[in-house]
This record gives sequence, structure tokens and C-alpha cells, in this order.
Amino acid sequence: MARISDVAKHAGVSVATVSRVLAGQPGVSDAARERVLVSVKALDYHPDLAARRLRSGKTDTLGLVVADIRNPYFTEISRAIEDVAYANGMRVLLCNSDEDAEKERFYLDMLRDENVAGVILSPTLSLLSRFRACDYSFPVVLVDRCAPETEADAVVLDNIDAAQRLMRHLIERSSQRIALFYGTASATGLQRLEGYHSALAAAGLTPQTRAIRPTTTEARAALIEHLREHPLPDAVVASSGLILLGLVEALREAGLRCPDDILLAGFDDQPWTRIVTPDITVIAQPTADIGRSAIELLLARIAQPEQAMRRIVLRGELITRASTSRPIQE
Amino acid sequence: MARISDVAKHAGVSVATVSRVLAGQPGVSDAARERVLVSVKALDYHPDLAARRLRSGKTDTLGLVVADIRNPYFTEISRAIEDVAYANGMRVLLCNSDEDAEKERFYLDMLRDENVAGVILSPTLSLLSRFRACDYSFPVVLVDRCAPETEADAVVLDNIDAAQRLMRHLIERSSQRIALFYGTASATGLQRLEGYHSALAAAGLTPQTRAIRPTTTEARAALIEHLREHPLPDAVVASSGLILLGLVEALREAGLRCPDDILLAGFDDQPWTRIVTPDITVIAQPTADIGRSAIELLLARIAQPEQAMRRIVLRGELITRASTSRPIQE
DNA sequence: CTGTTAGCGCTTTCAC
DNA sequence: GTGAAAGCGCTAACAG
Repeated sequence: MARISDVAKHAGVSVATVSRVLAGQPGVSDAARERVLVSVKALDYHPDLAARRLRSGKTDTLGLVVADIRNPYFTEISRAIEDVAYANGMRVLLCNSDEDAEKERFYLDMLRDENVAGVILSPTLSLLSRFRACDYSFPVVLVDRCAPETEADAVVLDNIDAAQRLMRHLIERSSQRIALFYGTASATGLQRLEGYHSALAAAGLTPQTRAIRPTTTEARAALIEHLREHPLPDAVVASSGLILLGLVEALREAGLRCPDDILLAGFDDQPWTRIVTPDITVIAQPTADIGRSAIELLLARIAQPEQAMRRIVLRGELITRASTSRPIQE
Repeated sequence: MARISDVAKHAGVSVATVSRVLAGQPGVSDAARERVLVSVKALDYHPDLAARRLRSGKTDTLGLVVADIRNPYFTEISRAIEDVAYANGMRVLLCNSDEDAEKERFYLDMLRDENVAGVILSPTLSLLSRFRACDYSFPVVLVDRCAPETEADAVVLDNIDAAQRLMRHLIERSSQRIALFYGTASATGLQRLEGYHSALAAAGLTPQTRAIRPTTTEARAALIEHLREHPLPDAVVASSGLILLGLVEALREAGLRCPDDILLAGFDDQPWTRIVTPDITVIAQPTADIGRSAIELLLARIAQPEQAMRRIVLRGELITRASTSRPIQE
């Protein structure tokens, strides 16, 4: 493995000059620059990143802590983040907290040890409740989850608005008893619950909610139990794509048909929601935009540590499909 | 930020002793060890990883290059790999080649620069055709894709066998004209094609195949076109979960019903295959086992660079569902 | 059992 | 415009 001194020797210059050329700094003659470049190629020289980091005290690594790597929503966001990161010459350490505050803590500590330049984080509820950007040695951008009072850069969906629009859509279609199955693990689920409540209150309807862990199996079990213990709702709604999948399984198992027996809607426009029968009305989230915005916020904060906090709120898109197809009530 | 010398001073020992304690090395008195540990806590000391790596020449970072991060198959594998990696005190740099040989090259170079301890790779077809483990400065374990002659540690499904079993399942159910839609981007698709051919040949049936890029949209377009240009097949088969999704979309669009009009089967037991109507017969891959085996192979190779190459071949599980439900022919 | 010390490879003054 | 040299923080060889 060639080192910088080898390149210097080969090019007939000092290591300082080689370093300058590599860093693209001015103050090097064209002739010297040229010779260095040739030598780098000739020796197939690659700088030692560990040494560079030690010396410069900086890293070109970002951390990304998602709550569930198997959730396509987070995968798509990750994808967008990585594309931008690598295009900017930065690497991404992807961590999966699994909605577990302890694992989250572990990864955040690890990223601190790693001396990352910044972190994009979808916090667990427990962390979010006491989150302060200043508790970290690196800049943090929150993604997907953020409380109104949180002081941090963040990119989130307008969950309350999205949930309200989804509910109004249902209410316009004569739904009176709308059951919401929402995830308790995240601020997102809670905010969607809030939108649900306000929309139902505005229409004078009685809420009917089940708090669950946001997994497919749990959602499925919850709906089956709910159907056993309560009169049949007009409509069931999931606060996330994973929960929605569980509801579909349960309805299927119960032999209930949409939209004839019951209406169904949820969040996240995952590919399968288009191919099931019936296809499902959802709030689609602009995942690529979310990811891109998050890393742009982070890169901006790294460049300008002292700038004011920014929050980007994106709007969900209501995609109407057969699962809520029913004449609109005037 | 406290440094090792601060800890040494605080504990009244030398930096060497601190280093020994931290590395868990023997040859330190209990008293000294105790004082060091106390000081580490008191000063909230965290070793500088860059310095450690520079000095020791080793990294505790692994690379994982998957062909498509949005494919649940790879996500599940990643998940298993990360769990094992972090449990062993190693970090994972996750890279997404997107089936693009150039991106793959970029990431492999980056991982080399990063001086990773090892890499788990699902190679593009173009790389696999000329792959030699010795071309890399780090150990490599292939996952999901591997040619018979490739000299490398690898964890793969027995694709030929799995495809054959799936075909025999169809043939037993009187299918005569089985159309296969397979991905050309990977060795996996090609091996499944091979199994398809041999099973059909054994039954004296004429093959009917379409080579496509392994995406949902492409699969969908291919089947629509196929239906327009050919007589209706008895059965259609997808060589991957993403392709299968496209086929479902196309059948739906064409108004064809399974299993009455046509049988349908594929690879990858993704959650949605259970909830569509009808639910779909698939070959399930043991993704968690694949991931776990891969990293175990890698860790073993890192520990024992010279040991013989090992290949782990796992068996797919045929899960029979309604999409191929039809009386069995005697 | 413990401490001293020489670098790992690079960036960055500082002097020329 | 260029080079010499001082470390970044740590590990490990060596001496005691």
C-alpha cells in the first residue's frame, strides 16, 4: 500500500505538496500538481482515511438511525438520504433502533464514538419527549417524528392534517363509527390519533380507538379482538402501512368485504396497497422528498452550525381507491 | 473531550496501563484496573476510534453491498447481518449498488479506502462473472448470488432445485404452458431459469420465457405484452418477489383470475403474497438464516484468513397457496 | 505488573 | 511555491 511519502518521493516533491494537491488547495504550481497527479495514478495511491480523520478531527460519515429497517417507508427514506450523501462524498452508517430506546441509545453512543459529522434520526417516543439537540456532540436532524415544542431541525409530515383529511373522506362517505388502530411507539401515531379525534369531534362522531405496537401481527390480533367485542364499525383505519397490512389480514380472516361490509383506509402508499382487492385508500407520504430534505437540512447545519432551527412540514397526498368507494353524502 | 492521557493522570497510572485495561488484556493488577475503570467513568472517556484504527491498522467496520435496498429480501438479510455484527462489536456500512456495476465498483473502492475488515456482497452479474476473492484487500463473502465455479465464501439458495420444485408443483396441476418471467440482472434469476428449463424438459413441455430487468414495472409491462402476443399460458411464474408483484398487477389489469383462468407462483414469501386474492404460492427463502450464515462465514474468515472456501447452500421452502390450487393430476 | 516511547499516515503551521 | 517538522490519540514493543 502506497503512502503519501511514496507519492512525494515518486513525484519529486514534499508530502506537504502532495497533501495540498489532494485537498485541492491553491498555492501549488501547475507543474508540481501535474506530477503529483501522475504519481498518484502510477502508485495507485489511496489516502488512509483513519489517519486523515485523526489529524483533521473531522469525519465524512453521517449516521442514520431509523426506527424499523424493514418498514418500506424508512427504506425509501434511507435510499434518498444515501444517494445525496454519497453524491456529496459522505458515507452513511445505517442503524436500526427497532423502536427500542435502549438500542437507540446504543447507536447514538456509537455514532458519537465514531465522531460522525451529523445524524438523521427518527426518535423513539421516549427519546423525543426529552430530546434536545444540544445534548449531542453532533448536529441532529429529526425525521418522521417531532413534537411541536421540540427544538431541532426536522422533516415531518403534517400528520394531523393528513389524518383529518382521511377522516373527512370517510365521514363524507357516511361513516359513523370509524375505528382507528394506531401505533403507540411513535409521535407519528399519536399525531394521527389527534387528527382523527379532531375530525370526528367536528362531525359529532364518537371515537373508537385501539392503541397498539406498530406491527402487522399486533394490528391483526387487535382487529380480530375488536370485532369480537364490539359492534361492527363502518370503517377501520390504520395509522401506518404495517398496521394496515395487519388489518387487511384480519378483515380477510373475518370474511368481511370492503367496501361493502366495511370501509378501509390507512397511511403509506406501499406497492401492495394497489394490488389487493379492493385496492386501498391511503395517505401517501413523499418519502423521497422527506429523505432529501432531511439530509439537505443536515448538510446545511454542518456547514452553518449556528443557524436557526428549521422545520420542514410536508403534506401527505390522499389517494382514493376502491376500499372507500361509496356514494358521497351531500 | 477526555483523552487517554487524562484518564492515566486521573487514575495515577500510565497510558499503557489504561490501554491494557480497555483492551481487556492481562497483566494489570486488580487495583490498577479498578482505578482506571473509575477514572474512565469519572471523565466520561471514549477512545478516539480514528486514532485506534490508525495505530492498530485494523477496523471494526464491515461493508455490506446489496443489490437493491428496497427489496424486502435484502432488507431482511441486512437486518440479520447487522444484529450479529453489532453483537460482535462491529459496525456495518450499508451500500446499495442498485444492480449497477459502476455503483458497485464505487462502493467496493470506498470500502477498500475505508479499510473495512470484510465485506458481504450480492454481486452484479457483470462482477460475478469475473469475481476472484483475491482481487480484494479484504475478505469477501458472497450472498444470494454465486456461480458454480466462483472461488469465494458464499451463502446462496439452491435456486435450481427450488425452481424445479416449483415447476413440478405446477406440472402436477396440469400446467402445460408455463411462462417464466425472470430477472436478467442477477445470477439468481439465471439459475432459476435453469431449474425451470430442466423441469420442463423432464416433463416434455415447451418453455416460454421472458428476460427482464427485475423490477415491478418492467415485469408488469412484460406480462401485458406477452398476453397480447401469445396464446394464454396455463401458468405464469416470477423469479423474484418484485417481479411477482408486477405480474399480479398485470393479471389484474388484464382481468384474469387465479387460479381459474391461470395459475400464478413466484419467489420470496413477502407479506403481501398472503393477503392478495388469491394468496400466492411461493418459494420462501430463509432470509434470516442467509444473513446470519453470511456474517458468520465472514467473521470466521477474518479470524482465519487462510481456511478453505466454504459455500453454504440453503433450501427454499415451497409454500402452497390458492393461486395454484387445482386438482392434482395422477 | 507497570511505564516510556516510538511511531501509524496524514494535515498544517511556519519558515524559507 | 515549497519543504521541514510537529503533532492528532492511540497501541504495542521494550525496558524495568
